Amino acid sequence: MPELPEVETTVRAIKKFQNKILREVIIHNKNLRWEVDKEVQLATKNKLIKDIKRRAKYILIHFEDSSLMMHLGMSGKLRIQNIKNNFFMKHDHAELIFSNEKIIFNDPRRFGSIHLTKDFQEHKLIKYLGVEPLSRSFNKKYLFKICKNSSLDIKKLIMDQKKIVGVGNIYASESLYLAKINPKRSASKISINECNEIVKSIKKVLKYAIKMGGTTLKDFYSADGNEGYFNLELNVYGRNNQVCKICDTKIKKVNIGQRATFFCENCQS
DNA sequence: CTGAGATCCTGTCTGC
DNA sequence: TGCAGACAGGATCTCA
Repeated sequence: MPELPEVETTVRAIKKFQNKILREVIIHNKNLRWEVDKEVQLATKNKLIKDIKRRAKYILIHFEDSSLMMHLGMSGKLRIQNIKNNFFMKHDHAELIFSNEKIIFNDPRRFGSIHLTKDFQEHKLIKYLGVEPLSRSFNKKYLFKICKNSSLDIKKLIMDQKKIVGVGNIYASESLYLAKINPKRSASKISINECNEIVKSIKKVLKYAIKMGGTTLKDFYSADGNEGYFNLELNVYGRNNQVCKICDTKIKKVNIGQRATFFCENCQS
């Protein structure tokens, strides 16, 4: 579910717990994508949170000597709730308890995960991740280099977390629409100038989505329940058979790697 | 090494 | 209404 902007929005919403003491973590259901690390409950008891950050689609809560890693998978989300409020939802799998509030990890499909690691940078799920799309390392030169050496089509390439992180199925379609590149194009045949357009588009789409606080899609709401978090309008994703906002051609839906892909045949070549 | 396809799981929507 | 089947924002694993 959540792509980079939704994870970033979530991280910003829980940032206020930085420099606070995490009283304890309660695990209601350890059977997530992977079984929740056994050390989680003991190792996080009464620990000071030094920092809260995002890396790719992972939420990182750093303590002095370890880090709690959370991934939201397809349907995961966090919500903040007052400690006195005993409201419990189906699929609430974990709770991070603070003095007045708690952060609740809810995930119907359980594709998300929770880990505890001494050294997050060496964690096998973090270590081999690609560049952050909003960093300077993600530029036309870098994209052109990985395109040249790939036999993937461009949409699959920009969703490959080992190459570029954070771009998921929605923003891949949205970015390529903005860049006017057909998602089925072979990455090896993308020019340096087209790489430049793709890089600029990905950055623009992600930044705008963060600014708007995530997508309009129904499963996502921000951790702090802010009403302003539902405003992003998508240009192609989910708009098959509706007209292109630029040229009035009907938006097409195709499958690329078993994932729904939306594009305008006329604008994107 | 690369890449295609199956797979984990629950909820919701569509069409008969 | 009921029910089967398709589909959903991710990403790892297996196998060719």
